[in-house]
This record gives sequence, C-alpha cells and structure tokens, in this order.
Amino acid sequence: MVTIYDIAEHAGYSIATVSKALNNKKVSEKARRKIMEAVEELHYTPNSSARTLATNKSWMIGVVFGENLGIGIAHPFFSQVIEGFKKHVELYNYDLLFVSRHMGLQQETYKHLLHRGVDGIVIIQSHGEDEISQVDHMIPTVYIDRPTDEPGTVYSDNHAGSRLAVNHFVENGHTKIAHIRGNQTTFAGIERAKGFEKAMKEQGLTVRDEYLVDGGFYSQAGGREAMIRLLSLKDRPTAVYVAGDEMAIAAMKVTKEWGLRVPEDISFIGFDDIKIAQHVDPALTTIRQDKELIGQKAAIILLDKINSIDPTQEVDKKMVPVSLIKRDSVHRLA
Amino acid sequence: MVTIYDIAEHAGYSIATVSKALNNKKVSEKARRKIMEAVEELHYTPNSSARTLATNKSWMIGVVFGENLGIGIAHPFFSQVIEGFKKHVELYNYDLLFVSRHMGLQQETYKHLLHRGVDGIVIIQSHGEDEISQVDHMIPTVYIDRPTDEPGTVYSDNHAGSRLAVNHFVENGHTKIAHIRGNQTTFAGIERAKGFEKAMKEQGLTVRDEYLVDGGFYSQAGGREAMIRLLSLKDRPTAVYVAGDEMAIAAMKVTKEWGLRVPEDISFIGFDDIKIAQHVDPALTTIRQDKELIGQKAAIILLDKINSIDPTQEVDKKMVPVSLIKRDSVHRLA
DNA sequence: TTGTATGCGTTATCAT
DNA sequence: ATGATAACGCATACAA
Repeated sequence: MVTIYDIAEHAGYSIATVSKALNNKKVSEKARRKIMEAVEELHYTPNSSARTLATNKSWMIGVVFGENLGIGIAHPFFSQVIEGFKKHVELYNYDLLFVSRHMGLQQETYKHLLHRGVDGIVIIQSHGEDEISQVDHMIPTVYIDRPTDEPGTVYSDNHAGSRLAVNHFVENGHTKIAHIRGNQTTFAGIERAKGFEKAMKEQGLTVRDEYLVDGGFYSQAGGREAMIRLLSLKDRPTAVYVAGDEMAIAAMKVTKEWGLRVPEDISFIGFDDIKIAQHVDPALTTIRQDKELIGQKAAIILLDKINSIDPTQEVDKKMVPVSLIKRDSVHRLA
Repeated sequence: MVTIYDIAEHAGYSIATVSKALNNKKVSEKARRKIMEAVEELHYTPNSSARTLATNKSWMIGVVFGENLGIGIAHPFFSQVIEGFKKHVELYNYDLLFVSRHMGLQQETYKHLLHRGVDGIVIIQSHGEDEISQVDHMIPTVYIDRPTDEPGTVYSDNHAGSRLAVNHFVENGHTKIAHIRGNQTTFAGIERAKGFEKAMKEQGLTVRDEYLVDGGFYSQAGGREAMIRLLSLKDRPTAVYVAGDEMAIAAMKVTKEWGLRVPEDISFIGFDDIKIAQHVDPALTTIRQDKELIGQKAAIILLDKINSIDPTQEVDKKMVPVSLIKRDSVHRLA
C-alpha cells in the first residue's frame, strides 16, 4: 500500500507538508504541484481508517432498519425513504453503513454502531418496541416514524392523511366508514387511528366499534384477516380506510373473493402510495407519503445535528405533508 | 472514549493481555474474567478504525449500484438481491457500505472503495458501460448480471428462461411470438434475446425482424414505446415475451389502451417476477428470478474470494435457475 | 501466561 | 512555508 511517506519521499517533502497539501491547507504552489504529481504517479489513495482514527470522524452514517416483514432493504416504503436520505447525504460525502441486525437486539445494534464510529444514525422502524434507549445516544440520531417531541424525528402528517381519507369518503356520500388500523404499538398506526376518529367526529359521524379492526404490522396477511372480520359483519361498511397500502390491497382482494364488487359495494382508501397501488385492480386511491422528502428532511436534520447546528428552528418542519391520490377504488354513492 | 488502556489499568493487566482476551486468544481464566468485568463496568467498545488499521481488515463489503432508473436502493429487483446478499454476509459479521456514486464515474467509485478499505465489493448493475476495469481489482469482487467467464459473477439462467417462455407460448398454441428486448448493451438483455431466438429455432419457428423490438433499460416508458411499435404492425403477434416485468406491465397496459384484450388478443410473459407482477390485471405470467438465491450465491462466492478459498469448484454454480410462474396473462389459442 | 515495544496511516501541534 | 514528532486505538512479534 502506498502511503503519505511514499508521497513525501517521491515529492521531496515531509509527510506533514504532504498531509497539508492533501487537505487543502496552506502550502506553496510548487509543493502542491509536486505532491499532486506524486499522488498521480504512485496511485495514492488515502486510508480512511487512519484518517478516522486521527480525526475521530468517519464520514459514515449508520442505518438501522426495524421492520417486521423480514424483507429488510426491499421494504417498499423504507427503501424509498432511505434512497431519499442517501441522495441528500451523498452531497456531503457521507456513505451509508447498513449494519447487521444482531438478532434484533437494538442495544447490541447501537453498540455496534458505536464500535463503527459512525458520525450519525438514522433509524427507520415500524414497530415501537425494543428501541434504542434515548439516554445512551452519544451519537446524533434521527428517527423516521417514531413518537417523540424532541427535534430529531420525521414523519408524515398522519392526522391530515386520515382527514383527507374520511372527507373524501364523505364527499362521495359514504357514512358507514370502517378503519383497518395499523398495529397500535406503532406510531403510524396510532396516529392514523386517532386522526380517523377525529375526522369522523368532525364530520358528525360516529365510528362503530365493530368498524375498527386491527390489521397488525402492515402485511397483506394482516390486511386480509382484518377485512374478513369486516366482511363477516351483518351490516357491512360501504367504505374502508386502511392504514397501509399492502393491507388495503389484500383487503380489496379478499373482498372480491367474497363476490363483492370493488368499489361499487365497498370502497377503499389506503395509505403510503407504494408503487403497486397504481397497478392493482381497481387502482387504489390512497394517501401518499412523500418518501423522498421524508428521507431528505431526515438527512437535513441529522446533518445539522452532526454539525452541531441547533435544529430547533427546523422543529416545526419535521412533519411532512401528505396528499390524496385519487384513483379508482372509491365509488360515488347515489 | 474508553480504550484498552483503561481496561488494562482497571483490570490490572497489560494492554497486550487485554487485547488477547478480547480476541479470544490464550489467557488465564482469571485474567479473562477480570478483563471482561472491566469491559462491562467501563462500557468499553472497541474502535473498528483502529482495529482495521492494525489488521488491514475492515469487515465491510462495498456495494455498488448501477442502474439507469435513478431509484437506487428502491429498485425492485436489486433491492431483493442485495437483501439476500446481506442476510448471508451478516452471518459472518460483515456490514454493508453503500458508497456515494461519485457522479456515476465508476473509476472514482472504485477508488473510494479502496479508500474505505472494504474487504470485498459486490457490483450490481444493469448496464454494461463504464465499468470498473477488471485489471485494477486488488479487492475481491463479485458481479451480479454481468458477462464474464471468470469465477466471480452470478446471474440467472437467461437462456433457460427464454426457452421456458417460448415453450409455454407454443404449448398454448402460439406461433406469432414477438420479443421486447432489454437494452442490447446489458448482459441480461443480450442473453434473453439470444435465448429467445434459440428457443424459437428449436421449436421450428421463425422470428420475424419486426417482432424483435428494443425496450431499453427495463423501464415502463421503454416497454410502452416498444409495445406501441408492435401494436402498429399490420400483422400483430399473438404473444409477446418481454425481457422485464416493468416493461411487460407497461406493454400490457398500452395494449389495453389500444382496445385490445389481454390475454385474449395478445398474451404476455415477463421476466423477473417482481412483486407488482401478481397484482396487475391480468396477473402477469413471468419467468421468476430467484433474487434471494442470487444474492446468497454472490455472497458465498465473495466470501470465498475474501478468504482465498479457490472458488473454481463453485464456478458451475454461478448460474441460478429460473422458473416459470403461470398466472393469467397467457391465453390458450383454440 | 503476561508484558514491552513497535507499527498500522493519518492528522495536528509545535518548532524551525 | 516546512518539518519533526506525538497521538489516535489496537494487534502482534518478541521477550520475559
């Protein structure tokens, strides 16, 4: 391996001068030129471990996935958020380190991140349990979709999303509206359910107990289960607001299997706007999360933290807006 | 930061003994116990940069994405392959480093990986141009979907896939079979097209020039374009084998837009079996790539290379089998 | 078994 | 402007 010693010798300067030249500090033009020549000739590449050791700065950001589907990076929502995150931090020359899960033990994961010396951590997880405890955080951290008031968390405006959904149903003449909730230990699940009940109240509608069913962790299996419970009711709803697209798609599917028409008999609105949503039949009307923006916002907040820029000024921007994507899964009642 | 010096002092041993204990080398039981106690008490975490510097081993594997869609990690095929890869290397305590693209300049990317001191590299890219030149590879590398005979590349059995598709069409009475090719600078695109022509020949069928159209880089836009060319023909094919699911989905869509029925008027078979495939209408019959296995196989090969295990014994296993997933997009001709 | 000393490649302090 | 040297945290050859 070629080091700064080789460069120093080859260029006729000391390693101190070489280091300075390499880091754009003050050196003579002549020195800079000769050193750069040597760098080219010897194909010198700096060693990041040595640099990290000396500067205590790794230029790496640790990524922690916590999802219950077991699909990790391939998660339809998370992957897009992370891509948005990555695109932004790349601009500042950070690389992303995806660490192994350590058997799901978050505390171990954090230790590992500490071991790696990452400059920051982004945590994106659907479930609320077994989290890294706040106290231990010596490393700047940003969360996606997690309940906390401190700056350092980014999430969609779930309440607005629920209101958008309910209002859209109401505008189309629906009153018998059900909600398939996300698991009620997850932040998103809780907030969307809360928002649903609030929006219903605003519309002067009552939400019946049997119209509130739990779909679990946003999987198709969970959505199917939940929908079956709804379909088994004597008095079925005419509209179902589902806390996640995957669940919504499964719900539509089982509804059709039961011989009912979608959306004529039962209308659906999902949440997320994952890519599949536009391809199912009927195309799913849904609340779109701006995944790119969520990722980018998280990146901005984290970078601010890393650079000790007070992020409180950004605190009100941590919630990113959602939008209603109208497609074909909502029927207008006569 | 707490170092082995602190542990040494606290436990009453030298740093050498501490280091040995930490690395499970021979030390007395008593020493090990006292040292581990100190580790617990002081919350010691080893510094990976220092270790990497001393051992010249980073326990990181660099990941290089090269895709033309601009969606990076969110790529429906790549993300699943990488997840399979990750699951396997995790078992051996490797972390994954996603490096920034450096403006698409692969040579720069490689330098960056060198700078990072990764133990190995996995390259997964759809296009053939602007690759890292083989010569420079001091770092063990494995490719996904790339043409080379040397051990160190993994890809699906594209020829078999094409044969599966053609035969399935033929079994259902089709003879006027077209092929929407992937870009002909990509390995997958080339191989699937070759396989198609070969399979057609085997079936005693001729492939007409106008039934061979290019869909570009596997995007929906490209698939749509290509299909329009097919639809514009006086004598349309009754079956279309499409080199990628995304393209196939767009092709089906535009076919329906033209007022034709799928699959009654035109049948389709795709390639990949991405998640969306089962949700489109009609559900897409396709050639499934075993993404998980591709990732795992790549991981095994790379790990072998890293550990200097001669991978030639594995060379015949570098091609992973594909399978025909029958769904609803192929019509049986009377 | 345990300890001493040195090296890994870089940055940074302090002289010159 | 440039250079000698210590420091970063750890592993290891060699001594003891």
